[in-house]
Amino acid sequence: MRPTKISESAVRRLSLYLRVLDAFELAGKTTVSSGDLAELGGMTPAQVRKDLSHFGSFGKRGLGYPVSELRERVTEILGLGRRWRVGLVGAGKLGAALFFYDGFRGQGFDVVGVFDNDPDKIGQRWGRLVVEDIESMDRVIHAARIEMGIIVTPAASAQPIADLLIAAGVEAILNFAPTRLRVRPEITLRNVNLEIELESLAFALTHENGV
Amino acid sequence: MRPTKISESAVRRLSLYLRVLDAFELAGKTTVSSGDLAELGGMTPAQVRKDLSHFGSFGKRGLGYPVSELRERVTEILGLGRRWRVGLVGAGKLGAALFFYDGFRGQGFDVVGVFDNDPDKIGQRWGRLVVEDIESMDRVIHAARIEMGIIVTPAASAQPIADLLIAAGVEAILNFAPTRLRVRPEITLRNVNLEIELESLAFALTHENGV
DNA sequence: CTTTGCTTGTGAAATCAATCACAAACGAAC
DNA sequence: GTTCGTTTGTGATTGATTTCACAAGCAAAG
Repeated sequence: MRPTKISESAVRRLSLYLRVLDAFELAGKTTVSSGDLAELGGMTPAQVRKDLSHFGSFGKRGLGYPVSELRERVTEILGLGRRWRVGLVGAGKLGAALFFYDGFRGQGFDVVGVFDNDPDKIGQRWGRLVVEDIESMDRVIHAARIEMGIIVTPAASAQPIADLLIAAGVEAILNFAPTRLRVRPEITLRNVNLEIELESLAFALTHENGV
Repeated sequence: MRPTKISESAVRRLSLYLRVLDAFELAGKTTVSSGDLAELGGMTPAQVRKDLSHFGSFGKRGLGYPVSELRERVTEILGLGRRWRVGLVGAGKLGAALFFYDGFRGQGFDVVGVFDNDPDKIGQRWGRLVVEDIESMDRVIHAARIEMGIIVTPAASAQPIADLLIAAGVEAILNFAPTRLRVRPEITLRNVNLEIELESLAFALTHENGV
């Protein structure tokens, strides 16, 4: 089955299904129903079925879905059947936190380049990598065949960094800088803005008791 | 004007408008049109107008919106007309990165408590705070009148931590642990899952060239 | 005071996403 | 091999969000 257009939120739910499937597999279950998946994933059974049906028909009526096979299929669908080579720009505290976080490696993402423009940081040894000068970014991105970029710099540098990444051939960027990046539409861009998350909490707390 | 129900995405756009308004104010502009706001915020003029119209009528036809007044109003709407007291649970690398990030203070969020259960971390001095034992969380949350919690712990501890936060009276939680938290519906919960963000990039790269 | 050029505010329309509801399919039991 | 209980896959429906399109309103110019 060939997906016409999958909504961003449906893709994110696929990631959740994967986590839940991991848990079921660990628990030794061999089949799950859409109801089981929905229960642990926090959505409705109908939504689970619709999401999965976009990519094919993986279940057996009356039985449910075979856990390990579905896990493999979802892994494949999400593009996690291979490893991804990631470059991290910004060797500050947040950059370090992401670099040393194990969860990425576990899901198939290898940070194979770290960049900064601060002379104090350049040359630092991070695990088995060395922090590179942003000047060398183009060269290193090609040499290490980096496919995705994570931007963890102050807002002001984010746009030029994004431009450099894209010029070097990177097609997907995860941006933590609190600024809106302008990129060509073919470039995949996701933003994580921590200030906005907190502000959304503030809004909710402020308006919860009847305006 | 009394908002009936504002969508989560509309609230997030309000945060963006605020950033754009800051930029315009800094640039000395006194009025902006919905088109100006849309241009820099990356949405359509109609959406800007509809979003703002949920909360009242702030503009003048033919002229646009008065920058500093609109900025004040949006600040007020988002609940940023006051400071918020935040507790941070998890004194690891990511916790430290968030703690030392200045952007929060700038937007009105003060981290006034840091907690961990690792004896090596407890007692560490962070800025003008000391990392507290999670055992003391209930006491400190009350003493410091903490209103929001940020969870930056491994997945396994996140649910019990959330329960403790809520038991202590916290009504809004920002969760960075890669696990789904179950909380009462009155509790406001936002999740930031970095693995999901990367997986969404992987999906996009995998499917961009016609399946 | 009237005209002109803009821009808001907002119902109506269109698009997009989630839910419903049910026929079809399967295994197990007998 | 028929019945029963269960669960999928999906067209139809409902609901939410975004976009459209235009009347109403304002300032400036003459």
